[in-house]
Amino acid sequence: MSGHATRWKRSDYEFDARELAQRLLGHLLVRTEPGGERLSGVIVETEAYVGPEDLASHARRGLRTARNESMYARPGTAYVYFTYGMHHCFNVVCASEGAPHAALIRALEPREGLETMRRRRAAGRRGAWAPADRDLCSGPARLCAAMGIDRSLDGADLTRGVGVFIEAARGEPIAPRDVVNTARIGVGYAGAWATAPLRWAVRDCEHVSRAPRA
DNA sequence: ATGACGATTTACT
DNA sequence: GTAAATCGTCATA
Repeated sequence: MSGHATRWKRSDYEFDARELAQRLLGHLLVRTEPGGERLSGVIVETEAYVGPEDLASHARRGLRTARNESMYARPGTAYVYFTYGMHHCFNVVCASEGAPHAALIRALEPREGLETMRRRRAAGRRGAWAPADRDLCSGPARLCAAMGIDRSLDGADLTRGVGVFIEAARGEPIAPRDVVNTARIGVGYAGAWATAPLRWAVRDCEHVSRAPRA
């Protein structure tokens, strides 16, 4: 056990979503459950949702409801939403309180707890279906299923390190040349915002989600 | 009260 | 390649 693992503090989240989404790459998303093991993965793909003017955001036009209330909370808050009647997605709220900025975590390179992740990802499916390791966390809903993240964690304070948090990477940060910047995925309804380059992913990383065809 | 739809994933032809 | 799964949320009336 060499160095001491460092959990992100409040000030680490006080950046607009465009900046934070890039800063998150290479750091660790960690999940701990009472009496459970520690699960984690390196963040390799993110998207930024940059405020009320962003028509792809759940907070577009300043929309503020029980569902997305966490987007308006302090930086360092979790925003977890439920969609398509079956999937959860995890966001890191950032910028400043009252400003609905958030970074969506879209993919992880699994590091700890792979067996549990495999079991959870295969749960409830018929047949002997099993995901390849590269697909354990290669999508926003996949990673939530693998790590056991659901709406009970919506609004969680990431700086308290209870349940879910961000842990600083120990080695070198990811170099900008190793990051690709593209349009966000699945936001075709957002008009001009659908093509804004607000997605970042580690270049040539097999754990990154594969964009849908067509 | 009702209806359309989604920051997705998996199954199937 | 296309379709199904599946339900909370939001806009409209």
